[in-house]
Amino acid sequence: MSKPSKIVCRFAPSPTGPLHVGGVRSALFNYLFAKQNNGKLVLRVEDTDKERSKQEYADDIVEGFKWLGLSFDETVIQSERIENHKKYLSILIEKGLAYVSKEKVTEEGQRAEVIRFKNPNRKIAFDDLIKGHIEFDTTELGDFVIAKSLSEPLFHLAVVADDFDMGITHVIRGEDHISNTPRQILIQEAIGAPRPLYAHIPLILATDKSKLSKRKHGESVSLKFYREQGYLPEALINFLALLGWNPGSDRELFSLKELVTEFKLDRVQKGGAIFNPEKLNWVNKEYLHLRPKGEVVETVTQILHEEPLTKYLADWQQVRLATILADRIQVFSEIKKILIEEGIEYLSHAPTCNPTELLWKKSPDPQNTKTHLLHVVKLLEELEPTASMEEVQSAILPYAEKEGKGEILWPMRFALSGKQKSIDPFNLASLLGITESISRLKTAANLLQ
RNA sequence: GGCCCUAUCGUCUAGUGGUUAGGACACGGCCUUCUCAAGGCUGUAACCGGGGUUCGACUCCCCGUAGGGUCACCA
Repeated sequence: MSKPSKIVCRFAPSPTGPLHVGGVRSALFNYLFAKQNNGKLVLRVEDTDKERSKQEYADDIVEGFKWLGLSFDETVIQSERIENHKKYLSILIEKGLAYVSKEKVTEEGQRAEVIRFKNPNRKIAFDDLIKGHIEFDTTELGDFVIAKSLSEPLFHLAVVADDFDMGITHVIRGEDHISNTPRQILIQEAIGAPRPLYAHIPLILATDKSKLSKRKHGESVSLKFYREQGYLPEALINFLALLGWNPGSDRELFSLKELVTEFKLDRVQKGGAIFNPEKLNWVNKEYLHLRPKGEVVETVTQILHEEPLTKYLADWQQVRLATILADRIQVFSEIKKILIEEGIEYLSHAPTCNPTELLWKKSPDPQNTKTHLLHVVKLLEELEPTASMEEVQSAILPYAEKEGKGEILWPMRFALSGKQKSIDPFNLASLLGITESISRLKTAANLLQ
C-alpha cells in the first residue's frame, strides 16, 4: 500500500462578473470533497484576461464566500504566477511542442503572431468521476492557441501549469469545461505534468433548461442577488448542495458540517438541474424557523425601520409588527411584498366597516354582536395603553371561550381591521394600542342596531 | 452543423432485473382555526419512442428522438 498523497482541490473562477450561483455550487462541491478527505482547497482567481477581469469582481467572489462561510486554505491570483507560465511556454517552444505562428489578421485586435500548441492529433480518453468514460479525438482541435505572445499565456496553459505547480489532484468543475479537458490533458503530457482526476458536475439550468447566464437570466444568477434578498447563507448552501446531489435518503436538511460528512462525489447527478426558487424559499423558511426568534425579529424590525411603508408606526409598534411578520415570512424580502399585497393600511387609518361583514357568519345577530363588541371594549379598558399581545389575549380569551370564539373574535378583528383577512385580533389590538382599538370597536358597535 | 454530455411526476430526486415506482417543492382537498399564515393528514401527477437481451425490464445493449454543453488571440 502506497501512502495516499494529500488531496488538493481548487475553485478557479475568472473575475469577469459577479459570483455566480453555479460557481458557488462548484466551489461547494470542491469544499465538501476536500474537507471530507482532509485535503486542501485553493481559491485561484483566474485573471489572465486583463481586458475583462476586474478587481471589483474578484472582491465580490471573496466576499461572497466569506458571507457563505466557505473558507479556502489558500488564495492565489493567477496573474501573479505569470513568470511560471512563461517558463513552461518556453520549454514547450524549445522542445518543438509549441511554435510561434504567423496569422492572417482578419479581425480588429488580432495579433499577427501567436503561440500555438503543436497538436499530436491523438485520441484522448479519461474517466470522469461523475460522467464516466469520455473519449475525444483531438484532431479536430487543430493547433490551438496557448499564448498571445511569449509573455501572455492564455487559459489552457495557465490552468495546466498552475494545477501542476500547486499539486492539484482533483479538478472538480462545471460540465461546460468538459470539452476543454482534452486540450489540457495534451498540454499536461507535453510538459510532463501528472493528470489529475476529473469530476465534471452538471450545470445549473434556468427554467428554460438553458445554462444560467447573466446575459440571458439577469441578476438572479448572482449570489449577491440572494444575499440582498435576505436569504440565509446556510439555506443557500443546503439548497445548492441538493441541486444535483442527494444522500440517498429522504433527508433534505443539512448543515455545512453535516454535508462534509454526508457528501459523496459519486452520488452527484449526471444531468443538469433546474434552479427552482420556490424550493429555495422553502429551505430558507426551514432555516429561518431554526434561528432564535429574537434574532429574526430583530432583523425584521430593522427592515421595517428602513421601510417607508411603516414610517408612521412608533418604534414599539414596529417591533410588534416584526414579531408577527417573523413567523409568516419565508425570506426577508417577502416583508415588503406582504405589506403591499395584504394591505396593512388599517394600521394607520381606522377602517370603515360594512356592518354586515362585522357579523360572524355562523351567528349573524347584530344585537348580540353589538353587546359583544361593547363587552370587549370594557375588558380592554382594564388594560394599559400599550398592553402586550399576551395581555390582550388573557383579557379577552376567557370571555370569547365562554361565548363562542367566533362570535367574539370575528367581530373584534373585523372592527379593528375592516378586512376579511388580517392579523389576528389579539396581536392587532396590541399592535394598534388599546386606546385606538377601543375607539375602533366603539365605532363599529355604533353601526349595529 | 461537428464533437461531447444527458433523459423517472411541472421541478429537485430515490430506484441499480421482479416495487402498489418512494420522498421533497409546487398545486388541490380535509382537519385545526375568528380570518390569513403556519402546522397535521391527504389527493392529482412520472419511467421519451422503437427494437433487442431475459422467464421477466424504469433498470442492461443498440437505434432513434428530445434537451443541453462546446466549438475564441475568454475563462
